[in-house]
Parts: sequence; C-alpha cells; structure tokens
Amino acid sequence: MYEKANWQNGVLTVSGIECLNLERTLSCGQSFRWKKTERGWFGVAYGCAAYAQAQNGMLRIFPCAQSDVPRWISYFDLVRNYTAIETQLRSDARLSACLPHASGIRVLNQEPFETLITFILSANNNTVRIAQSIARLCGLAGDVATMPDGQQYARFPTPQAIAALDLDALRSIGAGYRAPYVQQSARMVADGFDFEPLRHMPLLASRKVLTGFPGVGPKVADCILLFSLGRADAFPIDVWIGRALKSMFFEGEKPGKAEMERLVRELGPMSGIIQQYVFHYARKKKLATKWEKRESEDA
DNA sequence: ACCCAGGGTGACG
DNA sequence: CGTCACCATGGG
Repeated sequence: MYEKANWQNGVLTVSGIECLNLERTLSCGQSFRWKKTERGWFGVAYGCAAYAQAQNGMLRIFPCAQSDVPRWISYFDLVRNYTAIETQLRSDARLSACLPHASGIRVLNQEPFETLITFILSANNNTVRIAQSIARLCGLAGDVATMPDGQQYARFPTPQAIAALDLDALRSIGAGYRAPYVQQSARMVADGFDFEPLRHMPLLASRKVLTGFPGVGPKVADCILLFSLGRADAFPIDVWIGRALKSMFFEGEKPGKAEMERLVRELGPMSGIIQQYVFHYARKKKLATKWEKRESEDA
C-alpha cells in the first residue's frame, strides 16, 4: 500500500510505500524487460518506456503521462498490503529465512499477452536467454516508439505481428523448439482470445483455459495467472520451487501431489506472492553456493 | 563431453 | 491417471 501519489511535469512520485525493493522486484525473473542504468531502472510496460527509481518508501517513474498514473500504480502492485504478507512470512518458522534475501519483492501486474509469450519461451530455458530472446523479438517485430526526449525504444509486439512471423524468424530470436508454440499461441490471441474472463473464473477453470495454448502447461499457466491476471493464489511450481519446498517443508523428501496441494492451501490466498519470495530466496542461495564452490576450486 | 535452465508434449502403461 | 524420452540453445 502507499500514502500518496503525485504527478507533476511528467514525473510520477508515489510515497509511503511500505515494502518495495526495486532491484529484487525487477530482477527476480517475473519480467525480462527492465535494465539497470545510471538513471535508474529502464523498462517498457504496456507500450510505455520509463525509468524507475526507488528509495525510502518512495517510487519515482518518468517520463509518465498523467493518464498512465493508474496503470503504473497497478503495475507495481502498490495497492496490495505487502506488510501483511511479510508479517505472515516472519511468523512462519519455515518461511522466515526467506525475508533477509527477498523482503521488498512485489509481484508485477504485466500485460497478459506479453506474459503468455514470455513464459512459453521460459520453458526449459534460463533467465539470461529468455531476456535475450524477448529483446530480439521486440526488435524484430515490435513497434518503434519515441520518448519525449527523443530516445527510441521497441514495444512488445502485437499478437498480429508475432502471428505473422515465420518459424525461421522465430528461431532466429532463439526460440528453438518453442517457435511453433509462440506462433500458434499468438495466432489464437490475434483471432480474438479474451484474457479478461480469466481474472474472475475459479482458479482451476482459468488454468484449464490457459493450458489450451500450445506450449502452456500447468506451470506456465500459473505464471500467466499470477504475473498478469491478478491471481495471487496461483502457485507456479518449477525446479527451484520444487527444491526449496522439498528442503523447507518436507525434510528433504519429495512431496506427492496431494501434499503439495495441501501446503499451497495452507499458505492461503496470497500463496502465489509467497511463492515469489521463496523463489527468489532459493535462487540467491544457490547462486551463493555456486560462487563458494567456484572460489574454493580456484584456491 | 556432459549437465542445466522459471517445462511441455506425446507415447506408453 | 502417472512416467519418461525428447525437444533447441547457450553457458558452466
């Protein structure tokens, strides 16, 4: 939640934000279009390019048209009470270890079609390659727009633009065997698929609709629901979360499907947000052990 | 040369 | 229903 949002001369300043760590939020693998620069984080969302800076519970976004203020507030999920979520984490002995590494993470509210294509590309892939492929896809088929200062940037391509690409073009951006999935899914959206009903259906029904897209299974469906359709109870289970839950909740034993579902239910209606904290914690911890291992090998 | 990465698909029991 | 080889690509 936040106290005040002020717009002046193309700059949006939101103050009194209780939990916000931009570094963690923008580099934790939910969005792949933000880069750290000297002027702050630069990214493109909903066709708008902007810089984002944060300090002391204050978030500044520029350039920002006045009509885009509600969208940015929604994008950074500033309406949600993250203090309550972090309190829940702190009071759970199994989850509290996540906070030092993940406090201030927010789940962004991204554009659904962009999220669909992004996470089709994410399957059996790594975050560096995913970001590269997205950037090349935008350069290849995205509209070029111009910022007020003259700087040019590429928007995420429309469904029609991606649907019009041939498979060789999609392979050229590094889509690999996912190229036909991207092409066919883009065609379905270009043909009029409507994401909006998925915001309000029962979770299982929404997931079933999304797995109708080629290249979308249960995990990618949950990513789309959590990252772009406001479903805070969608709980994507990937290799990192699987490992983390195994050690944190099941004493190193691989949980069955029913046990996993029971755990997610126990975590409550914000389980998906909590998932993001655990995911980031798991990745940071693994990274540290990798570094330690490499340094000990060097020595 | 082998393993891994925000998994999904299709074939087979 | 569950399991499993296979998928294209680049880095470690």
